[in-house]
Amino acid sequence: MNQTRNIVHVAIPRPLHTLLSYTVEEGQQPVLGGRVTVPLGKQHSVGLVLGTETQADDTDNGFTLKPLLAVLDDIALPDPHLLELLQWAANYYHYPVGEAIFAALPVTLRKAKPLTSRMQKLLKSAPPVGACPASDSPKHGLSLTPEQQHCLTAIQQWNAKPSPRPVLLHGITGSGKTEIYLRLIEPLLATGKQALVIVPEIGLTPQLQARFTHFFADTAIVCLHSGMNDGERLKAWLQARSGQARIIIGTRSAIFTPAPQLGLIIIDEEHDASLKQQEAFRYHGRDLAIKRARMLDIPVLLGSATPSLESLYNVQAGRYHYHRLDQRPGSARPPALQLQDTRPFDLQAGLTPASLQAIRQTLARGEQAMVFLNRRGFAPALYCPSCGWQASCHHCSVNMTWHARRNKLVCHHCGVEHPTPSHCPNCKNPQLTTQGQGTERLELVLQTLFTDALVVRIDRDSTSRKGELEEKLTTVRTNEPLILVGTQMLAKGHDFPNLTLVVIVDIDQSLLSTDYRAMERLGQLLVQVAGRAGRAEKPGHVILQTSQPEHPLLHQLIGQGYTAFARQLLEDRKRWDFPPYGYQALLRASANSMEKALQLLEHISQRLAATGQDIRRLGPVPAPLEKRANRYRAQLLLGSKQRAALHNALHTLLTDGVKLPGASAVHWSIDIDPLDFS
DNA sequence: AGCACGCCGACT
DNA sequence: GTCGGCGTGCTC
Repeated sequence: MNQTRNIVHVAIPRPLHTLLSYTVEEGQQPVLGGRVTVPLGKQHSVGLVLGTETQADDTDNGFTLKPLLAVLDDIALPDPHLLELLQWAANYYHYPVGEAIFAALPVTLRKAKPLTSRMQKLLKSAPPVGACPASDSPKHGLSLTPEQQHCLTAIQQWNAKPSPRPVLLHGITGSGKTEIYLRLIEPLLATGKQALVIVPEIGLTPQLQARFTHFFADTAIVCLHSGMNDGERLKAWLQARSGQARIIIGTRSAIFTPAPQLGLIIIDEEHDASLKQQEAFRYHGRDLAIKRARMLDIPVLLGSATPSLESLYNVQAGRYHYHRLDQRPGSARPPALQLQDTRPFDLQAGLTPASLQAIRQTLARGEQAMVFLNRRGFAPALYCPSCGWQASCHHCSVNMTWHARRNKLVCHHCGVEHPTPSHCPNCKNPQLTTQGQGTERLELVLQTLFTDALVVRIDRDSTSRKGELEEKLTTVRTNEPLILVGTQMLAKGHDFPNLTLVVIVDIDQSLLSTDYRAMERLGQLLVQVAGRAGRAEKPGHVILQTSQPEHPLLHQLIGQGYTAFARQLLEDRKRWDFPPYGYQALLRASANSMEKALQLLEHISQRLAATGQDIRRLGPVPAPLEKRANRYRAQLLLGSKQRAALHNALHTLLTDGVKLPGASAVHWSIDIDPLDFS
């Protein structure tokens, strides 16, 4: 007589691309999406149940199944749709499924420990039924402009369709995209739904959170970002899972927050590269949001002042719906942009006489000026004028940056620091010289030139102390005339009403970059930085300094705006079958010698060629940053017109039993849809 | 990732 | 003779 047994398929947080199977013992009741403890070799491990099966007792699986050691949960931790998304993502990004899933759980839940009764309570607290009390009280938001109202209505009508396609909201800086977000969420809450809002940086979360808590005064809002401790994260996560939390705001990893009543996903600053994780599980928060929305059949909104080429292409192709916001509320006008040729002039801290004059006039009018330079430290190079020696990092193939205040040489890639040498280590010359501009030098020179003015520097170095950034921002918001010096940190989100001049310095290396995405990023950065100027009644003015004022793409950006600029870039991408017209995967390898790294990739390259898939292989070549933290880095770029061809070839590579020689000495990884080529 | 297995150099 | 180096391979 045939006996049957129950078995479960379990994802383990180890680099395995398959699930492992175990038998279910008498009395055990594992649930899909719940955790279990399993034997693994001679150890134990936590695992998550992804499948169940009943099979004949004498089924030959090719190995003897071991029994589950324990069942930890009686309820799925990720809700069923999230579980499906996680599995899809692990497969799409060719990342071990168990590692992907457990990375998405709060740290506390990654361990083989049952939930405490307190956690159970949070998890199983019934979500509020029907309308919340927050729903018929008058809202404290600004009233919408006619343009905003029109846009909102159009998006709502679109989203009311069955299976709506994603909406791209292209709204210039200061046009009030957040107002649209708030009002799209508002009607959802009355029906018991949840909304998920993804923002690129932690820096933006408190501001946005404040705006939301003010508007939705009586609604449970939770935040999820890297600045929180494990306990806070767990609590927010459980509240989202129970349905109690109605609005979830977070950075990219928040796309993996369970939300059983999810009704809308919003991706703010959808073009932002920080939405893509750049290590380990290299997923893109925006792309997963679109996938998640489609799985659930709910609307998804992408917002940006400078949409990614991918999203604009999807609009062209009819895959996304497109809306614009072109006006700033009130009388605020978009700033005037002006190119400033640096070549004919003697520069002071990288600034032209005209830029200095503009700063002087701005201060004289009682207004604020900002100088944007995307490089911290005093100078990016310290060298010996007599023998040509340069301070470079021993662990990375880059120059070290000299920091004046700390009087140290710092490597911006591996973080190593050295005391400033008193003389050239090569020829003993005591007169070492710096070259190039950093924000520290800029601050110093500006303070020397404008003795009466307040100079405020905002970058990673000047805001490392807790609360220091907020302090500085408060100073700027007093609106007294001052000069603001800063990096990327200033590019987005912040609103400075009395800031009327922005000077952008030292963009030339982006114009010369070999990275095909560099120009897109530069355009986005310029528009975003320019958007800081002239937000209230006072018109803004932006000076863009460059040694290539005749650069056609810069002219297009300034003369015809971001959309025309993006269209031109898309043309170029099309010619080369680059994304979004083709698909890419980047294989990276690192080892203690360049040869080993290149060799492994060469081997992989041949194996991929042997799959017979239509794939273009570029490399392997040493990475632009050849050596980093003592490891030599190489890369192999794969491209194809067919996403499936790439996917199949990589799948074959990972599942074939054939071994990669020397693989143990080489770290290697797959980056699907790569953004970063360094 | 851990962890065990296995095959070659310097120690009691 | 064995202790231990880390290259290689497996985990139901």
